[in-house]
Amino acid sequence: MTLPRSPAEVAMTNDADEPSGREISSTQKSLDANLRFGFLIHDVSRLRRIVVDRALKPLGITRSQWWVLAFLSRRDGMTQTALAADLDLTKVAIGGLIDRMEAAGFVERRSDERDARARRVYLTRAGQKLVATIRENVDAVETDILTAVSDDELDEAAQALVKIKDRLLEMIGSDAEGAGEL
Amino acid sequence: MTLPRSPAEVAMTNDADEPSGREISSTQKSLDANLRFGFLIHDVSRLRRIVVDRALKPLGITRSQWWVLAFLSRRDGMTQTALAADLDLTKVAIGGLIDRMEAAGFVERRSDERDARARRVYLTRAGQKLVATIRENVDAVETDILTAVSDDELDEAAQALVKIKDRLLEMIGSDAEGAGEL
DNA sequence: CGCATTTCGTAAACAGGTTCACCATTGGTT
DNA sequence: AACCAATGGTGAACCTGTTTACGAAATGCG
Repeated sequence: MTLPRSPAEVAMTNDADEPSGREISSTQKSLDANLRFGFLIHDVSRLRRIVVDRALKPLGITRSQWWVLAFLSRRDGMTQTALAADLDLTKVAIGGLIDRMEAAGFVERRSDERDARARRVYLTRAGQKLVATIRENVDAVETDILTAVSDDELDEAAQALVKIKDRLLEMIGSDAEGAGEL
Repeated sequence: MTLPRSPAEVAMTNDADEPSGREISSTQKSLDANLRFGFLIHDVSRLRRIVVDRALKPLGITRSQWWVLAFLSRRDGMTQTALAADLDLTKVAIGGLIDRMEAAGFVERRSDERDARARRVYLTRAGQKLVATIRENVDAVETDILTAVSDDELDEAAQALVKIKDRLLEMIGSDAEGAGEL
């Protein structure tokens, strides 16, 4: 199984095993560690997605749809716009998602009586049942993944990640000023 | 800017419906912490993507295309199948990606002379120039992100992440045995 | 040699995202 | 009351990925 490498890392190790003639030499700085960390996060996130997806697949639902279900299970009857805000997706993306979930019978749209523009989304009986089932599966998988590290390790890593996350938010916020959109 | 919460976390606060007598408790380890860590990684990865994408956008290229460029800069003339394997994508996905990159003039396909099935992908002059430019930008951003943490913190976090990654690979490998597919 | 199998690439249909443009309703201001 | 900007949702066009199915060339083996 060939693991993916980060493009940055690849791009800086210019060790052509085929004499292609055209070399693109890079700045061989020592930001090796930085880059390694970047793609490590990328890998872990990606592998986590794969594992969770596989747990969800036999249940006939996708990860995105599971998120919607999870939010609805907490607060049934959200508007699509509210869902979009909470899930950090566009209204259009939510629209399509709800279309498919409604077709699959997990969810249903009902018009708001006080605001004719809004269409609220409710879990169907089938949707409610699904939430309970999925929750068990996902919890088991999430927990299984972390058997690899001790609580202390986890704590420390989490602290570092929070700092990085805050830095990222800083970077994003700095020039997206009232844009509202990420 | 409403940050997304993990569906697991959301779903777990079952403050709405049924008095389900069923407890999810999976291990001694705090479930809460597990889930928090899961979505923390998800968030960091997602925010990183956003930041990198934004750095790439003015250069007229997408993240996926940048990966292809990076791999080609290391080994020009790869076959599409080889690219697919290295990038962990399907051949079909690569095909479409190359279609668009070829149309944009960053890359060109040439038939292999010894194997009439294979079509090798080469960087054009424009593609080579782009690689150099992008590399600088991406390096700067990657480095900037990590100003948030010390080298020690980074090291420790990386160690934990590697353990988690290995566990994930273990989980994935265990039942994908002969499948070849991730 | 000749046939079966593998390998390389593509096509079609789908899920999931994006942006941009648009319509209908709501609601504040005048 | 009338108007107009803000809000909720959709449609169209695009990018990126998937699975499934297939054609064409290479290869292996009897």
